[in-house]
Amino acid sequence: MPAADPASPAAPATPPTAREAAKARRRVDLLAAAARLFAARGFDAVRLEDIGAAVGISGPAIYRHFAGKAAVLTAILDTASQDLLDGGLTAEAQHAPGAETLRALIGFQADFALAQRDVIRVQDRDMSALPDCARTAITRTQRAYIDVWARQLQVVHPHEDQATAVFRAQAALGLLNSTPRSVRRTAADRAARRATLVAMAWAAATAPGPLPGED
Amino acid sequence: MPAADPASPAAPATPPTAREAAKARRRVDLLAAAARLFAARGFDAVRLEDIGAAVGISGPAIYRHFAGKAAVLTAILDTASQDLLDGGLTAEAQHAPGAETLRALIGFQADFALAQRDVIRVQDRDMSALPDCARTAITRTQRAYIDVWARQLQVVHPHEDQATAVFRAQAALGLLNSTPRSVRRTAADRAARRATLVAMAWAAATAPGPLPGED
DNA sequence: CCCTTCAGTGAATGACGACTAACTGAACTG
DNA sequence: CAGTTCAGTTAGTCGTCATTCACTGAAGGG
Repeated sequence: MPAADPASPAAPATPPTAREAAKARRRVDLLAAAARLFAARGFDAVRLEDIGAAVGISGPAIYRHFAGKAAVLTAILDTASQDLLDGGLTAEAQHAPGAETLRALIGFQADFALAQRDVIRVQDRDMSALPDCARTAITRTQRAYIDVWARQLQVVHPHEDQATAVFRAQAALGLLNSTPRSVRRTAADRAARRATLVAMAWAAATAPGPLPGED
Repeated sequence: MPAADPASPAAPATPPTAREAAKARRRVDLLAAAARLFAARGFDAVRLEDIGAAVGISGPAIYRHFAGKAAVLTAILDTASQDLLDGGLTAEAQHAPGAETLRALIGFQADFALAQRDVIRVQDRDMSALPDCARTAITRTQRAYIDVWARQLQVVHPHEDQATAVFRAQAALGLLNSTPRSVRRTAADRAARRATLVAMAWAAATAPGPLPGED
């Protein structure tokens, strides 16, 4: 086996022993349960025991999978920020700069927000509970993702400066990320919601800058 | 004014003793300091002692002003949700239904979000730390505010149902409330940001529903 | 000036919850 | 099969707060 990469979810050559498979499954379950609980109650209000109970083990067993409570949060947000950045870079690579890529970004973020309500919630709620070093890294990744948006927004609004593009990006993401608060977990009409979200985000992202005589 | 309303910030007939004035000032300071700390670190991560220190008293002295830590949070969010609802109802009363009121709501929320970053942040982060009874009441008030938005959005989009209007309202508020994350506390260009925010929110709120053949 | 009220203080008290220790038994390995 | 590894378990330990107590001294009121 070449250079074992502990963070990489890529399947190693031979899916090894049953024990390892069980462990991987448990890890995934723990992260999902933790994300749900953190989203519902906030990081500090969730006990390790709660997370354990949610997957049928109890409390300190989590130390067999993570270095501590903070490490669970770190894993969740690390994955999320990386997935978002990857998606953003892919969108950028596969579409023409400007409107086309912007549309892809909006669709991607809408899908992510609808599929991963919990993670989105945790991401914009519990960043401050991360240990400093992890927070720095994750913030950097988030910033890189926002910069992808800002780049495309600057193509669409060539007269606006970069700070404004970043501001627009943040506002558009705020709109798209509002779903954790408004879409029921089991909503059957998710497709309709997605379409509305995309339409609104597109309108906001492409809205002309404020007209001088507007107010 | 008749019937002394303890929650009302209206000045009573005669601004009484110096001690009472000092107490009122301290209460305001405490709420502001608490809001700032809660916004920065989250309710659970802030110690009563931190809040006290921020206004120059220490720890348990806060019990002279509030029944406990939860009561501080309750006061902050009670005031905020009530102020928002009041502003919304006022906008509705002073403008023609539909586009005109919607524009007023957007302006009002933009101003609120820019002026009260901390409170906005606490509101969409720490609701779950409220005691149940307070949370119920505050949620109700927030819901009433959203309904004001939804009413106006239904005038603008007569073909959409109420659930969609509420969804749109939440998305627009998500956009406007993104400012705590993106506008520096001391930003000199706040006016420009406000204008961009209003333009984007207006575009999002009035964007036509998704076209069937769009995707 | 005497008595009451009350914001504040510093020292307990009590929970609660992350993390550690010692042990158990099943799954691997050779 | 003997020996090791390792997910899990239960019973501590240790810190960290919210909250309470007993006091203190200044302000208000007669």
